[in-house]
Amino acid sequence: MALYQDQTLKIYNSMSGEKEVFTPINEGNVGMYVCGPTVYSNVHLGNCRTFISFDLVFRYLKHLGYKVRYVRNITDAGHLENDTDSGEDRIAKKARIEQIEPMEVVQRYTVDFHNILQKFNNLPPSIEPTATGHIVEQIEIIKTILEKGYAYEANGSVYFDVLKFNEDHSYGKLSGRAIEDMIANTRELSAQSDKKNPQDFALWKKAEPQHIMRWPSPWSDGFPGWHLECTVMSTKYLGEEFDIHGGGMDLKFPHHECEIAQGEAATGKSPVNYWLHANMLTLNGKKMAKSTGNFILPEDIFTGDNDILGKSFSPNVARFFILQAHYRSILDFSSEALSASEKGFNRLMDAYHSIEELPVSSASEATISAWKQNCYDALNDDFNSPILIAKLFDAVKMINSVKDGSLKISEGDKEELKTSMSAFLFDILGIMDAQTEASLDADKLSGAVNLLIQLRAEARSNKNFALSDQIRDQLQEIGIQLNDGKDGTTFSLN
RNA sequence: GGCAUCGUGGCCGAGUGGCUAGGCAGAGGUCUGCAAAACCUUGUACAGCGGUUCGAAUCCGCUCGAUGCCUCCA
Repeated sequence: MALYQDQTLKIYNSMSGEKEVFTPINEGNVGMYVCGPTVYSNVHLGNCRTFISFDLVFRYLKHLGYKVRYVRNITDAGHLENDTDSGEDRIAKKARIEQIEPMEVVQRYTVDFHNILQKFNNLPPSIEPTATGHIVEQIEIIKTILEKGYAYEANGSVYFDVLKFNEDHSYGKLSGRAIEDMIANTRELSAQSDKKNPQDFALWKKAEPQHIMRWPSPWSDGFPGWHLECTVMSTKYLGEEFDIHGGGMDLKFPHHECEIAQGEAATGKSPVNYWLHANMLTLNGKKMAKSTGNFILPEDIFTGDNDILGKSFSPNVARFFILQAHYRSILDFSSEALSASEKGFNRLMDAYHSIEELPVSSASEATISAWKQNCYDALNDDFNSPILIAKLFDAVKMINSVKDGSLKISEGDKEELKTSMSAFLFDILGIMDAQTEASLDADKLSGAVNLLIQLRAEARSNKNFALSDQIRDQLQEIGIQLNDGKDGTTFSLN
């Protein structure tokens, strides 16, 4: 796909709080890292929103012609239940409760994660590293941080010394926190803690005897701290300094703050140029979260088996719904909102599929190139998918105007419209064209339905409306909508 | 309590100093045996109170309300 000249992509950088012109470190190449899931349970729709948001980023950067290396990790160790010393590894806890191997937990939910994201038509990342696959690198970086004096060992565990780091760096610059405020607002350390200060975070934790997930290290048999894996895996595959780091808004502090601190402590360089944060998906006005039970699973949306929605919705519709809000805004999930998206989505797709049959004229009154520019302007303005979708509905209006003869379009413009719509819908927004996918069975189906349409037409001409209405209504009940028009009857699937 | 973000019409949701966002719902119309679907047209808005400005929903201040983070969370 051609790289559009005179287009400037602007990205909102959480670090500066401003939209900045995007300039990659290596021209034509982009390195992007996104924090992936901790695979201890099924991903819920809120998790998916983040990954769909960054899928849009990935897709658009590629569309612009960049060679993108997209790294997204799988957290399969090191993620503690909480930050106290009794905190248990999430994977290990799940394994204990279900009496299975930790790797079984990891395997099960990694598969589920891939499965769900594939249904949403997310592109797979270029590299998907796991924390357990990078224990050696994590140990190495801990050594480096210790050597530089920004960490200390205590009872077999290693902690990052936040106060020491803050003497010549700035801890809290991403989230806008001052270390003094943090100190003033944290409770006292419990007596048995090994930390010097409550702000310090674990780089390595010594494993208790009953802990099953453990690796040898110079300090103890134990496991790496959660924040460390992202530092190691991002810099290993993207370099000590890379372009984009994404993740959910809730990871901004402390997780991303700690990543910055670890990177700067180890290399002296700030690892990330553009920090992107996707906002939360809420349900009943509250953040979707596993821990509170306030969530909905994608599978329950697709099957309709849930208490929140009155019916099922396709992955396409759910994805479209998510993209109708900007990734930095909070989005509230509800049955009404999803239904509204579904209707709009169907209208959009119907219009797209009717482009092929549009009559062409020698002259063109349609302003396709200006419209197309508007679409790119939206995407270039911090990946503004809702504006893009609004512009796509402008195209729907154009298509319908051509259809009813009030607007003329040339062969060339029609082609450009079709190509552009296809690029925006399928390549960039990542919608799946369900119509072409189902084409095999569609032939048989349309043959059968057309037979019924014919029988109904005969009944109508005989004024046997009882029969004609019965055919129409019963087809509608099973999801086949008959559309009576001037030139006969067509049908569409609901 | 601290830090951050936000408060837009019946609902969802963009925008951001002067120019229609968009979708859904509602209303009117075209079409139809009646409908449905489709298509066309269309209204109500920027939490409150002050301030800056020729002009503010948009900037500033205050008030009220909500959410996120400050323990794990996309």
